[in-house]
Amino acid sequence: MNAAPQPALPSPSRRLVLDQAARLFRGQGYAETSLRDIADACGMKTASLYYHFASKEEIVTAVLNTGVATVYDEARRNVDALGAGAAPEARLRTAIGAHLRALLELDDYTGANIRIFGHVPPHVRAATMAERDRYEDWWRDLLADTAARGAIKPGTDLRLVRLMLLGAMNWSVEWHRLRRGKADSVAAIARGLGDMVLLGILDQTAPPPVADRVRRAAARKG
Amino acid sequence: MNAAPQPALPSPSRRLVLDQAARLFRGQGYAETSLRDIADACGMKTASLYYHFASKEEIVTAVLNTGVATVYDEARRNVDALGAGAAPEARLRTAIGAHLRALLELDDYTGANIRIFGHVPPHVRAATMAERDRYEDWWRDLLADTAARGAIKPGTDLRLVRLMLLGAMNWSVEWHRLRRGKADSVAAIARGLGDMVLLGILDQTAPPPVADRVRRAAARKG
DNA sequence: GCGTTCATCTAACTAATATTAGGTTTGTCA
DNA sequence: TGACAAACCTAATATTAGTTAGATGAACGC
Repeated sequence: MNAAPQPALPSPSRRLVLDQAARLFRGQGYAETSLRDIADACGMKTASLYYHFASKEEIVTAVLNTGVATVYDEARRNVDALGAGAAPEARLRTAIGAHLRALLELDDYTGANIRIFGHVPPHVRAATMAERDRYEDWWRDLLADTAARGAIKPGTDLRLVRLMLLGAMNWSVEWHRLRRGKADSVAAIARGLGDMVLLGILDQTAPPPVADRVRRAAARKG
Repeated sequence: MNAAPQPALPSPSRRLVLDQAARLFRGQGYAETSLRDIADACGMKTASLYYHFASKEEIVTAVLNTGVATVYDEARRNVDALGAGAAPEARLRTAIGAHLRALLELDDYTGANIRIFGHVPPHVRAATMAERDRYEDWWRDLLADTAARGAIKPGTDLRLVRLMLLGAMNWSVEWHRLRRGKADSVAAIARGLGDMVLLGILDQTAPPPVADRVRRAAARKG
């Protein structure tokens, strides 16, 4: 039986396999990516993968863990670099930028995680859930801290904000194609999303247009 | 060879198969759901499915098409019912509510579509793309109309707003479990998301907290 | 020079899957 | 009563996937 050693220090080949697996998982999904696909991308034969990994599940587990580690690290590092006294709005915008950067720019691991997490065998999902939860806890704390500083409207459901904000970002994996030239830069996306979530899109300074004023006047009368 | 007729009018069995397929696709994904799973859920044998459908791809195609038809219909009907002169904010909130309702409450077809669309064979995806694009065009028009009425802040990237808003909603399939009692009602989610996107979460009336004022003062000096 | 370990290979195996061929039951209608 | 079709069945097939066994060759210390 192949011993399949599990070196904590990644050999070049192991790293190559994970890189290619992450790229393929992100692009085509988990079940749709065969070990043959991964091996081909690495220039080797399917069976050779088993020298570095004990199973496909071990590969995907490593990819998923690296994926969340990447975002978590990117987000925490960038926000922490702002210093403790930074404005709440700046902290949130920085966190948004970091999450999107990890997801769309840095590598394929985070994108793969977001894309296939819900399509992976249950025990694999369970094994990688803890780290994912810790990252979400970090967001929970970030928002709670922002609220504690009085920067968020009272009565706001912070859990819903977190879920929706992360959802809006995570879904970008589905439509963002960096292949198309420089379509939209990640920084621009982050700014736009920040504007939307933090400030809202409605123009509350402008008077309601004519049609509405007419309608409201009618409503008052009848 | 089995002729596998394709009745436009769905027989009860055909309907049952699609219902169960939608439920399973939504819950476990496309590749992770075998024809055996579907047949078992319907109380029949795998081969019997071929009396109603020519292939697994035909089943998933039907599920995907029904899914987008469901949201599209729900969204358009509810918004149209508001009348042409309705306030832009009400139209957007209604659209958000309808999308979420189709996705999380009405049936499993829309949820299945959102969940597996990116994991389905390319030609199946291509075959169901047109209807999906039409629905997204409807949102594009809705937002453009809102902006044309002057209700949206000038300079807002409407494409980004559409992608992020739909993303936030679509991602809810990943976390919303209606199994857990009445965890959060869809109406509450819709209201919370509407508040966030339309009005923003930042409290722009309140003065910045002490820490920030101190920091800004320091920044002015040094 | 020689044995050992690393990294990969060829070849085979097993289980599962979508699909097909053809039979059986059941109800309807002439 | 008997033809017929609808709706399902049993049984078999082809393909593919993940996985395993064992061989090959290069690199390297002794």
